[in-house]
Amino acid sequence: MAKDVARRRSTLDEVAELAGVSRSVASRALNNAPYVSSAKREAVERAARRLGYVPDTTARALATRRTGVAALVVSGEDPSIFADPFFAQVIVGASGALEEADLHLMLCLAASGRGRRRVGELLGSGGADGVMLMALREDDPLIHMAGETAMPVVFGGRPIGPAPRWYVDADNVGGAREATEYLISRGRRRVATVCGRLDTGVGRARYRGYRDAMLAAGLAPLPPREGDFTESSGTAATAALLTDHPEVDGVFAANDNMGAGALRALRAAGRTVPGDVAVVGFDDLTVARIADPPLTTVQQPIQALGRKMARMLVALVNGQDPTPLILPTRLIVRASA
Amino acid sequence: MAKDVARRRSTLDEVAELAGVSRSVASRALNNAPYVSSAKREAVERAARRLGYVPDTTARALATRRTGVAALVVSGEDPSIFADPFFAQVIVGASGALEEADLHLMLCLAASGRGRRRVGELLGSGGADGVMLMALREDDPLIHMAGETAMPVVFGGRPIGPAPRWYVDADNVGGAREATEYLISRGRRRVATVCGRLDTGVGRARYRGYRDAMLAAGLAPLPPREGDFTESSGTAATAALLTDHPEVDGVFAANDNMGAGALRALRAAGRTVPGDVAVVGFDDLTVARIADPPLTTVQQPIQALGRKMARMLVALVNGQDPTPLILPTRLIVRASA
DNA sequence: GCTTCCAGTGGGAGCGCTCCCAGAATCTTC
DNA sequence: GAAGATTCTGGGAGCGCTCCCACTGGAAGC
Repeated sequence: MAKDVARRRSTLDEVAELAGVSRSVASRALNNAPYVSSAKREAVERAARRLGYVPDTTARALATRRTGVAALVVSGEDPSIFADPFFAQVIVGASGALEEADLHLMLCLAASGRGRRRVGELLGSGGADGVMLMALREDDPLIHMAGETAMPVVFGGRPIGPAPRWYVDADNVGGAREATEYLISRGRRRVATVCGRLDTGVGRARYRGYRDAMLAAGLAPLPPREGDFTESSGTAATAALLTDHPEVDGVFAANDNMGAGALRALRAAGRTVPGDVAVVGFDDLTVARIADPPLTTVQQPIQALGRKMARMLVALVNGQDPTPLILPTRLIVRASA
Repeated sequence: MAKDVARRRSTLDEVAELAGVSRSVASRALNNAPYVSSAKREAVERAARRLGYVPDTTARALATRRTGVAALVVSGEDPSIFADPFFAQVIVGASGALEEADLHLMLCLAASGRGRRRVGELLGSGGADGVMLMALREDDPLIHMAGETAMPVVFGGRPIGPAPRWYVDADNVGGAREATEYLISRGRRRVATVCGRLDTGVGRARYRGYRDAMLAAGLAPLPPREGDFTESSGTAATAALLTDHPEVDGVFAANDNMGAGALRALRAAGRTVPGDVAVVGFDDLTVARIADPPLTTVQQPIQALGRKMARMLVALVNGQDPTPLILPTRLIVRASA
């Protein structure tokens, strides 16, 4: 048998009976509500302790119409995008903020059609009090579903198209611009970008930042080389770049993984970094520090992103109307540029 | 206001009324239960579709005493241990398996006292159908709490002390032994280990594997240098090791992060890898591939670990009594040894 | 003394679902 | 064609909690 002693959990009624009060009084006592004499309050607390009483989450949720759960949905074609350490940081931030509000975190990796259907059900079934949505692709069906639901939804990163009502995003355009400007300020003139998928909000924003900076400096942007934010795609894109544009002397990679990939491709092609080609990444994840040479990169406050999303969601759940947030980025100069 | 149109969700009663049947029939129809005429079944389905009916998770949970939620608890002193990409892989695996069983994943990062208290409440409150627990430290209070609860608990990795009834673990002893044997087989004689914390099950198991292999080869194990599974701790431990035992010609690091740290320390000390010192890591995470030189390492099937844990928990929730599992590891030879 | 007030109390009606069960309708089977 | 088996049906009692509300009794105010 699975359980040896299926010790039945005690109920509020039992606590009330043991304390010699009504269920109402017991409920009030345990919820620190007013209108309970201190004698009875104490009796209830004692009884609850003796019985090891823990209120039933589900019953409470049904009565209050509050589940105490916030969902974080990470949507993508492929569950492996979740392996990006970026998400772990988001989760650490969100988890901390939710803990403060006494909410639990439900994590939905919506890769398959089935996963997405389940998120749809979640949205309709009241299984959570609200949702933080990180959907990358512009054609992600969840973006539309989020618009339909009555449940509060906070976006992590703006999708392409009209900005959602509530979101937290990093200043991707500004960060990418700063990275590119930095390359230019170091005398680089043939600066290329290994950008992220251009059907994602981030990918497009970071490409725009690159483009803006190039144009502002009177330089011709090179056509974007698209990767999918993985290291190997960065290697491939950079290798292709070097074939078509051997004169390149600077690369802005739209994230650190691809930056690390670029370093690999450059090394394979016999280029020195930063001698021949300077490289800047984006994110400031561990990989940037341990890359060889360490990667100059644009730091975005990832934990803060998660934290702010969670706080925004909490505000929404409490009936407030918070304003969207764009978090600043910051250039971290290391050896690669 | 947070919600413009708080479109009230429709209930089963409304569906039943629209379909012209009783609530019981509607319930049976929507749950594909028998004893519903096909005419009424169809009417109910039509009505549900028209109303956009989605069953209320909470109410169902209260009635069935099943929440449809499985919790993954990651316990540690410090939320940043969660940043280890190891956990992301576990989650990907677990999430997939839970999806098959139509369960949702609740993620609890229990670092603070408050976090642990909340896990305790979860365990007692019926907020989940079961728990997957990854607790590293031997004195972790959650290990004890897990023994108290009536809720099914599957351990990820065996804690120190008596093995829990249900767990999934990697063959840490065997993997560490193989790694060490490999170093010895390559002619290394002064092999040291940068081990993980010895108050953790993994740390101790991997140290034991190292020790067993050394003794079996008639070599004297060096005293363990303890790290905390982070790269910087690997660097520090290795640096100290080189001071006390400059003659070292092989290092088995208890995970890849510390292996990468060891590489850094060795480079800083002017040793070549694998020329002067050969290094082997454990886990086979990305960092092992991108390290310089790429790290020879013991691969453990991390996604499978998560998947098996989830499947085991599902079995428990369904009243079965699965048997504990130890997953095999495999040496991946790269340039560092 | 009489109202007025209010802290304190417990009864009871939900929240939206499942599931048991009694009874009606239909189908067997000799 | 009666007796029994079988399929359907809907009423109603929960699941364990919150919260509204009607009520008590003692203090306060005149």
